[in-house]
Amino acid sequence: MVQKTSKTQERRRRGRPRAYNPDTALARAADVFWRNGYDGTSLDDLVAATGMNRPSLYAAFGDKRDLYLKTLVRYRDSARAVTLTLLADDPPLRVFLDRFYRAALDLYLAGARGCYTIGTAATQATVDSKVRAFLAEGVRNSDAFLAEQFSKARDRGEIPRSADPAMLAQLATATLHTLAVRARAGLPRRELAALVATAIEVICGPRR
Amino acid sequence: MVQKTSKTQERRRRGRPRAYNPDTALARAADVFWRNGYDGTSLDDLVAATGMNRPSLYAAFGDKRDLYLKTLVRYRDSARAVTLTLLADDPPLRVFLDRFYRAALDLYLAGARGCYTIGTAATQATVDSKVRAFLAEGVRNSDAFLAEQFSKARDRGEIPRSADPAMLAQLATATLHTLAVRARAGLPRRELAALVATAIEVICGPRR
DNA sequence: TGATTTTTGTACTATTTCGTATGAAATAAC
DNA sequence: GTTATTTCATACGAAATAGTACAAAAATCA
Repeated sequence: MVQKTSKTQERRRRGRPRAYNPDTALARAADVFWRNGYDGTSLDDLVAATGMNRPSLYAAFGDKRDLYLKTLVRYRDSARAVTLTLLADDPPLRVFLDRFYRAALDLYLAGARGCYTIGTAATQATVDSKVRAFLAEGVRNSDAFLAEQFSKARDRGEIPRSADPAMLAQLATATLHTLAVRARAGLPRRELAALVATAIEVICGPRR
Repeated sequence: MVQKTSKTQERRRRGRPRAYNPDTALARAADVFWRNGYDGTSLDDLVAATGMNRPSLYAAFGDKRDLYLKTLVRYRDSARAVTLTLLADDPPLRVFLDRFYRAALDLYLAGARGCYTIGTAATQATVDSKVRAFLAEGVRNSDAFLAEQFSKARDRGEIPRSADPAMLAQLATATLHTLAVRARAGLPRRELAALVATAIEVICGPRR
């Protein structure tokens, strides 16, 4: 039974059409938070960045905090999606890590903003338990995902059988964190790229 | 020629005496920034925390930004002083690193606030060039200081002759950065301590 | 064409925030 | 004791900020 009304082709809504695209608006809002931080961003800033008017912002995303939490989720999902594409051809561990950090640097160095989560959520984490939970989940998720990759690499003999995937993964996440901080400090890409190369060497052990 | 009026024994000022101690006031101000972030901290918060009244705050430290910059310097100097004491008995590299990270965890886990610089200055870095410069200097300083320790250890044969002190130092700083983030995410000390142990193992290489 | 629904745009209020003006209080110098 | 100096304490004003009320606008439905 083929139903013709697809889910992607949303049935046209009834009233006046929206003048904004919710996802791009969310992206623009994230841009502002990314640069100014949560408390450093005013609703006027968000209005200006999204092109939406104030009541529309509230109707679409709730208050400032709701909106911020939604940008965090969007960022996480986006980063996750990009990362998965890097695994499409099932590359060796070192190749994957090289791609992974290169992608991170591309993101972090655009405007020297570093990582969105580290740059903004880390500050809010002390005063907002939801943000803290999100940050914790993000770190744990990075650890777990990378641990999987190390585990697979160990099975393939790309790293020593004695290696502990979970612990190496934490160091790989640590590398991501220091890149986030250093990018925000304005350090040049050349330095960060060198750091990545060393980190891969040290974490994965001597090439075999 | 012995001058009796020592510099520590400040000559009594002329007018009404201060009701506050500048250094403890600075420490209290840092506490508030540490928890709420720069933009999340109001002057009323600072007044409440320091016990000073508003005009005294301005007279003593300048405006909010000046005050914040002064807390950053105080934090850096304090951290530096503590670190130097850890070197007093000229310990082996691994012993020093163990002490170093333990001290960091003690600081970061008090209230799960993480590192003051990473937690607050990283956010401000994008909008305040002085803060960004401070952050960059802090990272570079950590790298350089640790590189010295790795270099000394190499001379002593504690790590392989082939090791690159400068690069290993960056990984040691990376470990500090991830601790800062993870502490702020509320992760338990046990996990962070395990991470430290692994990091020391991996960075310093197998014990010889 | 007219009713209904949804979004837009402007304007508004209550609150918070920063920085300062002003006079009282406490000390040293004379 | 009087004067000069420095800090304290209250209070104030201008600007910014978050969130909302309300009517006009633009679409669908009947």
